Amino acid sequence: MKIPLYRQIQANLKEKITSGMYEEGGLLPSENDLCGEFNATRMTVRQALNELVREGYITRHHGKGSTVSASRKSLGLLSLKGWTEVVVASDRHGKTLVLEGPIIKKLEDIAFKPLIDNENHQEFIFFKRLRSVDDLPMMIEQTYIPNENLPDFIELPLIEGSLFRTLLIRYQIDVQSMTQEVRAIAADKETANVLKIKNKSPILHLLRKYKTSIDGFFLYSSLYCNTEKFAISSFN
Amino acid sequence: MKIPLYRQIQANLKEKITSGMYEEGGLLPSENDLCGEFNATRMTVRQALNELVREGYITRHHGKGSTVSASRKSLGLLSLKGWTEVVVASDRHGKTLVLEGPIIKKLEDIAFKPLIDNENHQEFIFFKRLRSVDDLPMMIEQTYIPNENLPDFIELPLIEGSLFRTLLIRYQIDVQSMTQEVRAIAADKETANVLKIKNKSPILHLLRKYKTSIDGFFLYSSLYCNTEKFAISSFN
DNA sequence: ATTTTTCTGTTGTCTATACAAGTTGTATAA
DNA sequence: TTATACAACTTGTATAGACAACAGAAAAAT
Repeated sequence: MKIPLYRQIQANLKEKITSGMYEEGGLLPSENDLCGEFNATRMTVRQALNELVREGYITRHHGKGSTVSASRKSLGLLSLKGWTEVVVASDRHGKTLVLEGPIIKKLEDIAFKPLIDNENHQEFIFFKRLRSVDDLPMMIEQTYIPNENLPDFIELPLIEGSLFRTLLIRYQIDVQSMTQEVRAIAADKETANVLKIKNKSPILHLLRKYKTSIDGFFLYSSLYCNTEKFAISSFN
Repeated sequence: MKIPLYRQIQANLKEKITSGMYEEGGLLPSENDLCGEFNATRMTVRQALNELVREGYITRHHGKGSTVSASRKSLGLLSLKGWTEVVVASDRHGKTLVLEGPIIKKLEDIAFKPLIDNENHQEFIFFKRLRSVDDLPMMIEQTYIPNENLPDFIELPLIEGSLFRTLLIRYQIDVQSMTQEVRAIAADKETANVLKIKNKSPILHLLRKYKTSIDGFFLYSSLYCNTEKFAISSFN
């Protein structure tokens, strides 16, 4: 199972960005420097950098260099970055409270069915988490991860509380892209209660399927977002 | 003002796709064929094709070729394609009713302000349109186009009712990317009335900024979507 | 001191080539 | 008939190099 060189470079740089080695707004090494570091040609390095642009980690500047993407006022949750990275990168104070899990269970949310093609997963690792910004409950996220080749996942804590970073560092699984469906719904009683909003308030419902560097290994998430104070932004 | 070769190829292929010359699900000419057609190398052709993938027009298949993207059940409105293309490509019956415009007016919607950087546009061409699927009102779109270098825009009708196709064919303006903010809101009386839903129903509100092939020329849209029956999907 | 020019380093575009790897159809062998 | 092998074609990955376009700093001219 050979991983292409540009994917390795991509994952390597992503790790350096999310770990803070390259700080927000700062310049990455030039393409030529990266060529030397990874023993690759410029086209290969550029392919890695272009992927990072697509994922929203960097922006490029003709004649200057590539900078680590600055935080956006509205949380960029339609893009690929995980919650932890977005909030840590912004000047806001984010918190995550685990409401349930991690436990092993079957996928019971029927809404996911159309997203799952012919994959025949049996068991999933399940999380239910509440994310807050500035102590305001912002969204509820329910995550399903196929319980395959993830030894000790439940036993060990997440690295820095970040699921994506844990998958990347501990299991070399790089989350690379995503598809999702977006709906506006009225919050039910329980959801409204957790998000501390009025019953039947309009909230966003996102159904997500994450593609990873492991063929056939996907993550699934169902998110309920309060967008009264923060919008969800995306770019394409 | 020189347009890069790969952008020309990109726009050319996009035109052939949206015009129906290459039909949905069908194969595009192979990369080598396109090299011959456009007098370019494979890397240049591939750059054009990769852009079309990013915009959602084609998908690529290792060992087979590139196919024109099939329609999705949920309307892919978070992606770049214009309404007309999405609905025409799907098996559903889409209609567009112009509620207001095109007229020339100033940009009065305050919500756009954060999206507009230092551009100093004076006048905008304004549209207000209602889009329906299967005779069900789906969304209201208000579009603002800077009134610069668009001779006869208001006088002439849209080509096949499509704004994007009109810009591409008549003015050689290619819409290439987009940023947007997404919120869930409660429909106000007027909006609910037009969309034929109950007052205060939860709907999606999208604020969009489209980037084009003309430097500094952007389009702005504000959309209100009823997502009861159709979800909005996106991929990344 | 200020403006202009030049230089250097950066990313953007493009050519030319090579081999790997996936898909499909065809010919061959069992 | 059914496998198997092969060939032809496709996209994926990668190398090596060239010049253009842009940004910023340094040097030169005013």
